[in-house]
Amino acid sequence: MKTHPLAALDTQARVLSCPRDHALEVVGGDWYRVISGLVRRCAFFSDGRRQIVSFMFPGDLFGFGNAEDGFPISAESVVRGTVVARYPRRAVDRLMASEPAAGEQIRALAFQWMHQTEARLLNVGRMTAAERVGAFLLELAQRSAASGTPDIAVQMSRYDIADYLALSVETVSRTLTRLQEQGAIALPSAHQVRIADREALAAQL
Amino acid sequence: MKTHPLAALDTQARVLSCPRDHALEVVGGDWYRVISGLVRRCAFFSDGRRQIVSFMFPGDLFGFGNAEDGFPISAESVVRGTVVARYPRRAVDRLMASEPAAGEQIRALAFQWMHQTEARLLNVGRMTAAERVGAFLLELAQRSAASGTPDIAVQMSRYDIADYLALSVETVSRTLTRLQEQGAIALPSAHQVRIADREALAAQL
DNA sequence: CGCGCGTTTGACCATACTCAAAGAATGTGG
DNA sequence: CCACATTCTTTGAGTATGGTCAAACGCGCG
Repeated sequence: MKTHPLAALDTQARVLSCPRDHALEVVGGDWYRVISGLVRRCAFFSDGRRQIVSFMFPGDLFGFGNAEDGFPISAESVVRGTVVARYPRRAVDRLMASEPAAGEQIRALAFQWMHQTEARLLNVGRMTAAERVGAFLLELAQRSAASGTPDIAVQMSRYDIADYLALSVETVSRTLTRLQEQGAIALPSAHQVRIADREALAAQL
Repeated sequence: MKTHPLAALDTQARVLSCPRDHALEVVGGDWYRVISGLVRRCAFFSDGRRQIVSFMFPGDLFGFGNAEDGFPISAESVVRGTVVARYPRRAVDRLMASEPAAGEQIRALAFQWMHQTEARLLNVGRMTAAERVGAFLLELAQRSAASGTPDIAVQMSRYDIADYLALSVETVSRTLTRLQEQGAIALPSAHQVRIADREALAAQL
């Protein structure tokens, strides 16, 4: 397992273990790292509309200067057994001051992260429902890669997917069904997807 | 005028002066600062769909690690007389190494920037046309603040606005007209907006 | 001054949303 | 361990918001 930029601080990290659908208290400035499970970062409108800004998978780092201005983005565990390590701001600051390489790594991460977020603007803004779902599945496949099975474990609910892609639950469900009918994917169960025809899925962008 | 984080490097900056609708060559790693005019950063689909990721106003810094992976985001001048300073990567790296304060400032900028981008996900994903246009005008008002007039100079075209908000040009135009009819704004000319009823505009989120 | 592009408006259409309900799965308590 | 309840998922029917196509208008630029 590759070491992460904050590995040196693991002894100072506080580990949080969460049940399902549990809001993490995100302290501004502190850094977080998903150890296992799945975390969603989301924003809410007063009227209930929700937008999931990102899913954080094991190994992912987040907490880059949270939400002073603008409106808050909360972090919530998606599945039970989600474990998150919290790195105190001071320790991170000290590390970055003393270890330029770590600062560099984190900076690189932030840039990569930024780019991903900007790419999501395209998804949400300019893609059709089928394209969004397709791109989402490919993203899932890539991030949850490795494990020998060609089946992707879709841990989050249809509601989560909908709020991630800025669609309605019904549209997500219908779109998955249609992709299956077209032979692009197979759905052994509601929470497992097998990509049958990668080309068909990628027939976008 | 407040000094910016890269002020110390101004002597090493290369200044680019651009006509209207001119693509800047963005060198990965280098940093850019808008001196005057207006810059749009955008991504294109192969079929012509365009998404403007951000508008950069005078004083704004951009270029945080551009687009190695994923697809490219280009930067283009919007109005003639746009002037941009380019700071070579090496110089910035050296500055950040020698001046921790500068690094800190840039980091803070990046975080702020990130948050703005994430907020845009909401706009584009979960808001109605009227809400998007309203939020856009308020954003414009805030960024182009100061100048005594209550009239906002809308420098970009309706097409740019449309691709920024992920709407069609027609919808942008119609929405502006309707906001005017409702008395929320006044449109002295196509490129000037006066916010008549801030509350009405902000009646969202 | 005139041409071209940007803007506005209208009519029609399509995609995705809403409302509704049935069926499946997951978790709970007896 | 099973029965029940709740939540999640799927499907259908109708609707609405915003997109597309088309055309007129007006401003700005050459």
